[in-house]
Amino acid sequence: MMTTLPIPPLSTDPTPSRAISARTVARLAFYRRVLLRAHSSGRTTIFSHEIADICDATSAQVRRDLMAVGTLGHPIHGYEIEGLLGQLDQFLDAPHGVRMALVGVGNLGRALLTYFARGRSPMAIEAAFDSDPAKIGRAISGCHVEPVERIGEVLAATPVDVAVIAVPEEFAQHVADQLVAAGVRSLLNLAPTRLRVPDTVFVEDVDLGIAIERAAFYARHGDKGDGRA
Amino acid sequence: MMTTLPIPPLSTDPTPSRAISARTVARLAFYRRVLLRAHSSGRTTIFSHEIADICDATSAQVRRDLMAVGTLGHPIHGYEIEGLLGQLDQFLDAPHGVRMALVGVGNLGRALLTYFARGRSPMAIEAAFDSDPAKIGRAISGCHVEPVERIGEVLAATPVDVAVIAVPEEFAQHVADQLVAAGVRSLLNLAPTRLRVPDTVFVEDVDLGIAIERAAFYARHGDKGDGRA
DNA sequence: ATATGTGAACCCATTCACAGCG
DNA sequence: CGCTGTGAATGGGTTCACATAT
Repeated sequence: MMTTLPIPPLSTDPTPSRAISARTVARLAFYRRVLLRAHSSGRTTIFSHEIADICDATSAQVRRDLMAVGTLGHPIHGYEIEGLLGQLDQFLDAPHGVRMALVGVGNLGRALLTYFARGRSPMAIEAAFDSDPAKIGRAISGCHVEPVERIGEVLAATPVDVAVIAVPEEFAQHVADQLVAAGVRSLLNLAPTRLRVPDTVFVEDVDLGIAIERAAFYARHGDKGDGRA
Repeated sequence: MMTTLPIPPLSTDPTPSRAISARTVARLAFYRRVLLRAHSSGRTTIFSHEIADICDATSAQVRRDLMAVGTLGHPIHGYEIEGLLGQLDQFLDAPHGVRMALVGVGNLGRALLTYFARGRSPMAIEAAFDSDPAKIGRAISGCHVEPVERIGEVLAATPVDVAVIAVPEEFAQHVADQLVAAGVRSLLNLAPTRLRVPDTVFVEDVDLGIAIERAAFYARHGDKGDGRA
């Protein structure tokens, strides 16, 4: 009787065999930041409990998350920072880096253009769109602003991995439709509404209004059950 | 023999007896938006499955969440919108509305000032702070900008429920310390770092960089296991 | 001795499914 | 009958605890 595993999966499997939870991906991205900082301050190794302290997580959580990327910790020295950074880059990023588009160059959009100012990271905003004639044609934080009508055209020439929707609520769905038609497979939606998209497209919602309402609620009701706050 | 409940808790208990999860609070805040829209379009009642469709949740989820606010659904007509809005306001908001402070009037800060432009909602930014002399003294979106050094002074005069931290990473912890010292009990942190605060203070982190990294990850890895995306 | 990697236990959020009611 | 309200079951994420390695 065959009780052994049918086909032992290769450890170098390019596609992670199990689905990784959104929470784990978020924490891994944060660990990477912590490691980058430690690295640039001259450290070469780090322990899981050190990462945990900075991120306020537990060491078990950190080790569990790192299992997803294929781990290489050493019981004495902890993790070798440079190697782990390499693993995380490979796990989190597309091979060519992350190419982004931005729709809506209001205050929120400009904040993102500044944050991803071209040059430094492997993530860059390749195209920006707005409907305001006063903005179209200008370069903001080094990024040329195109009219929203040209989304399809521009993204056909320079495809992107992710598009950010930073337009007022009433235009968000229309913009999403155009982006999906242009072949974008992942959206970051900053408008305070939920988008209707085909289920082949990933949507990440960030809703600042709700974040504040939540903060206001817990200002009065204290703890939410966990140790935090 | 006394088998009845010792003291039947009043249904008008101002403090919800059980801790409400952060996810539930976020969804309730979103339901409120949906109800406001339905109300202003003339509807008077709504079914849980209608709310669910708009929010893409399930009807069971909606009903479960609504249990937290003390519910008043009717098996035939569904929920009476005006009444439910009243319940949600009472549950989510402080009696005096939500008073906010903003530290950091960059692009992100200005986006929030615009969003909460004074007048409309029961949530308003009462005070804004920045360290840039070019901004101090000016009024932006109707809000006067004070120097960050005056946080303690200003918040002593006009206390707030929530403070938003929208400053560069390297200043976030210092600003948080000042806000905590000024008596703020709840923070919305938009800086890409985790804050060290006493555990009597609630912190809500919104990290746009990580949100994009997550979107980029699922652009390549498709589904994350649930039906969505 | 101390830290990693991981099965197992635990806990909490969501979903199921059904009683109750108009 | 269809919808609400809710105990019970399910599922997934976190924590525990220990085998293992140095």
